[in-house]
This record gives sequence, structure tokens and C-alpha cells, in this order.
Amino acid sequence: MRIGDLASMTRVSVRALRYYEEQGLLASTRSESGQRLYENAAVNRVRLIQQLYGAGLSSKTIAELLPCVDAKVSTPESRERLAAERDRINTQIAELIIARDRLNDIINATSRPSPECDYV
Amino acid sequence: MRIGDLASMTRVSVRALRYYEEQGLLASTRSESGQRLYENAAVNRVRLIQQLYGAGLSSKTIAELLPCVDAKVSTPESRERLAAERDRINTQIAELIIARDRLNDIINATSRPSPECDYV
DNA sequence: TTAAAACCTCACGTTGATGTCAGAGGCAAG
DNA sequence: CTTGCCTCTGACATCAACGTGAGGTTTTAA
Repeated sequence: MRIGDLASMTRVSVRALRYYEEQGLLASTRSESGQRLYENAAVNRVRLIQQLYGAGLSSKTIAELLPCVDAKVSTPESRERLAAERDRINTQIAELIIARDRLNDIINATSRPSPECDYV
Repeated sequence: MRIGDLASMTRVSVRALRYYEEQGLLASTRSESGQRLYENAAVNRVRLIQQLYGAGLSSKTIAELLPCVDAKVSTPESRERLAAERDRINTQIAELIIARDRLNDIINATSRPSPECDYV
């Protein structure tokens, strides 16, 4: 498939896909005329990339990780890196929970007094 | 207290504190010579701001929220906004959990086969 | 009193993941 | 064969939350 197809299937912009390639996250073959061609597997690859981005990993970190995923093997260094990221995510989850609860407190504190009298 | 004191107490840079003021998040009085002066309460205010930043809220959003916190009252609009942010945070927590588990899968998948043979 | 340390206001620099635009070539349909 | 959409490669623009440095004043401690 071509880049536009992959873009619509993953809901990721064409620009972003080219960026992923530039960062070494996503490979493509080229047609004779130079257009990018992707396998169906690219859809899942892009989804994985998005997930890792969503978890706060940088392109550089993801680029270091993906070879492990592909080879299904990790070096001690990359395992350490993976574990460090996991821990960071756990910390972030904990912080988010605190923030969410804090936000709920605010919502409650500002709503409770007199619900029918909230103009101010 | 002066800005340096607040900075060291909150571990937030002086530049950041000035930025918060610029964004309307943090108020200060001024000495005769123009230096910023803060109440003790500013420490908690900064912590709250940090927490909300940590939860992914933007300066603009926080600026809309803080008056509610101060007045302990929210308008229907701001309550809606608060709830929307809370939901967004919940979504993000869910995504992070998925990503973390995914990362764990990767760790396991790349570690298990033969732990003593991980050179590649 | 004098020198270091803190503070002030601009104002430009940084970083990462894109957006966007320009100029040019490619491809299926009528 | 041409119209219209897709793709290509640059390359500059964006946005947020600061960092950083210049040039100048203020406070503090010796």
C-alpha cells in the first residue's frame, strides 16, 4: 500500500509517517518512481509506535527499542532501558492518579456548597 | 519571601515562576524597588500548578481553573471543563497502563528465550 | 564601602513531533 | 491527453514551557 493508505488506516498523518521513517522507526520499500510502499504489517508497526509515543517515549528511545521487538531479543543494556521506561511510566501513572484525585477534589469543593447557586 | 526563596522551596526555577506570573497563574506583590514578594501560601499554589502541569493541563487551562479553586465556586462551564480534563486524565492513565503492559510483554518476550544467551 | 549574590526586564534560543507550503513529478479515469 | 488527486523532497513554521544571556539595579554580608 502507499503512504496515503497507511495514513488513513492508522489515522496518522502522511507527514508523521515520513517523519517516522526519517527517525528509523518505520521502513518502506520504494516503487520505481520513488513512492513509498508498505506491507500490511506496517499498520501494526505504526500502532506500536503511536502507543510508545503516547507513553512518553522519544523517537530516539523507540528507535533503540524496536530492533529488540523485531529480533525478539534484548541486550542487557536495552533490557535495562526498557525497565527504566516502564518504571517511569509507572511513576507517571501514579502522578496522574494524584492529579486526577486532586481535580476531583476541586470539582467537589466547587460544586457542593449550593449547586443551584453557582453563578459567580 | 522573594522569588529565590520560593524557587528553592518549590524546586521550581526562578524563570518558571516568572513565567507562571506572566500566564496569570501566580500573583505577587512588589517591593518598592520592584522585586516580587510572595506569601507562604504561594508555595502550595506553585505545587498545585506543578501537579496540574504534570497532569498535562496547559497554562491556559490552569489559568481558567485556578479562579474556581480560589473562589471555591465553579460555573457550569468551568465544571464541564474540569470534568473533561479529569476524563482526559483517566483516558491517559488507561493508555499508559496499556503501554506499560505492552512494554512488559516486550521485556518478557525478549528476555525469556535464553537469558544466558542475550548477546545479539 | 564594596563586592558578591539576587533581582529586574527584555528578548532570543531550545526541543520534538509534526504542520504547511513550494515546486515538480506520478497515476487512474474519462 | 488532460484533469485531479497522490506522492516526492526540501525547508521554514509552530507551540509550550521554559533556558539563557545581556545589561542594569538592589540587597546583603563582610
